[in-house]
Amino acid sequence: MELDQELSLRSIGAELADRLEAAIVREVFAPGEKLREVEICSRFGISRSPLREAFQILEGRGLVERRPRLGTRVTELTVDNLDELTACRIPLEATCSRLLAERADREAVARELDLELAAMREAKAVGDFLAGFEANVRMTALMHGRCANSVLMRLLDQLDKAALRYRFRAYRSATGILDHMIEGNAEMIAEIRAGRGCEAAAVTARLVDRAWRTSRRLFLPDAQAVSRPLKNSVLAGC
Amino acid sequence: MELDQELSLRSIGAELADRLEAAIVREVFAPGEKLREVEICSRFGISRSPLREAFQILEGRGLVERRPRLGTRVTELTVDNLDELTACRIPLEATCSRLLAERADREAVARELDLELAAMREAKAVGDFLAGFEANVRMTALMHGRCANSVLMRLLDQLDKAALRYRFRAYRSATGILDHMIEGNAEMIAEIRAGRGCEAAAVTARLVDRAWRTSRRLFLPDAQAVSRPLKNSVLAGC
DNA sequence: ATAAGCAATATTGTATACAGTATCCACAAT
DNA sequence: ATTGTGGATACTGTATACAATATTGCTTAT
Repeated sequence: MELDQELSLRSIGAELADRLEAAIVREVFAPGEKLREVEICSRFGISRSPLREAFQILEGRGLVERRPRLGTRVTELTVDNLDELTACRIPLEATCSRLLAERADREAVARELDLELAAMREAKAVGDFLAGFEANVRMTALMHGRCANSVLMRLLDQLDKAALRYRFRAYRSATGILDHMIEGNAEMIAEIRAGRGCEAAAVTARLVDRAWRTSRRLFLPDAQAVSRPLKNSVLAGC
Repeated sequence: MELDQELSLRSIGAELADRLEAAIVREVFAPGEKLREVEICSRFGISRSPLREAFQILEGRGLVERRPRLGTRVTELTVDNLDELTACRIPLEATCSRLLAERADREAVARELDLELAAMREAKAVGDFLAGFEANVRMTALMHGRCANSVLMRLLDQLDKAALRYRFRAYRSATGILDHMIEGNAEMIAEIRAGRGCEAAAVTARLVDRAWRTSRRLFLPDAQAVSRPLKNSVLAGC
């Protein structure tokens, strides 16, 4: 065991899951690639028990698929999966925003969100789209952590891990994404600050929907039209 | 190993997770109870490896809590948790109904749902509330399986395992629940059959909301008022 | 008598050994 | 030549052994 610098705060399996997750998102492990246990064990200097625990955690996040006797593979990035993911994220992210807007201390939350929004604007000004992307990721995590609903937080965190892979592919090629994000997030924070729960939910739903359409266009270079109107569930509400 | 009658179709861990889940829902293992590994291993005649896999699956379903070095415990049933669960189930169950209503073969799905609805009516007629409860559970599972969104199906299955524990407590004491369920489900199936996605979503949201209020009243015998308006997210939509 | 500290025990986290099955390649038969 | 079958190999699923830590009870000191 070489990585005994951190002990007992979190299990090795949980730590390993995060490290593997980062590798999968950055496509160090390619989509569809088979993850052989002993190989990864020797690479990370651990045993198979915590690795299998990590695999199970990643399965819950939708990053790998484990089939009995057939081993563990990195899940493929497909348009269908992106669509399914988005159909779930829209109502849940909207619910998260609504809960934030209904908090008594929403002003404090809004101020925290403003900090990350400022980071996004800063990143846009200097043209560092990766920094803007990361600020956006931090803002999302912040929202989930402040929604005061542990079940919702768990679900959204799970979904975001998978959604992140698509966003990672999109962020570099689409220079206009950051502008849309800044604009939409500013609008969202304003509704949260004002305590208008339903409006915050609607704005958030539109935001996720717009990001989805952009990712989808980039993912499908032949500009296939968006057929299914995923947004109906919450966009029309309130 | 005594349970080798089923082999390689599913792992022992997955099978065990379902068995433990049933035990937890039926409160064979009481809420808050500590689940010691060796004790359960000897009881089920298996080893610790698949048991730990089962524990992790159950953790994902929110039925147990695992803390490093402190072991695994059955999660407590609390009003807060029920509220959080419901806040997530309302938008997701509504989305599920909307997807069903948008399916091309919605008529076939509606017919399948009708069968379970008939079983609920039958159970009500003979006064067998447990049978009605189980038909309701089957109908819910059927809806999730037919929504044509694997991500949504996974999320809803997870949430329903936890929600089932509260419903199990409620079903016997509340004789009126079944009537409400039959009425609401009939309305829901009608909207699905008609292909009205938004209306189906709204009806479903109301249905989950009503079941929640009933469970909450039973769970809190001192008739504490429902403060938070959880239903706003989708109920007002369309 | 009560509280604090230490030791013994029990339980979890990790590593490794063993068993069973899927995959792959070679050889043979049509 | 191609396809099917058989065996060898490699990998996963499971069991158990070992290590580390939390808990509990007892002893001692204030």
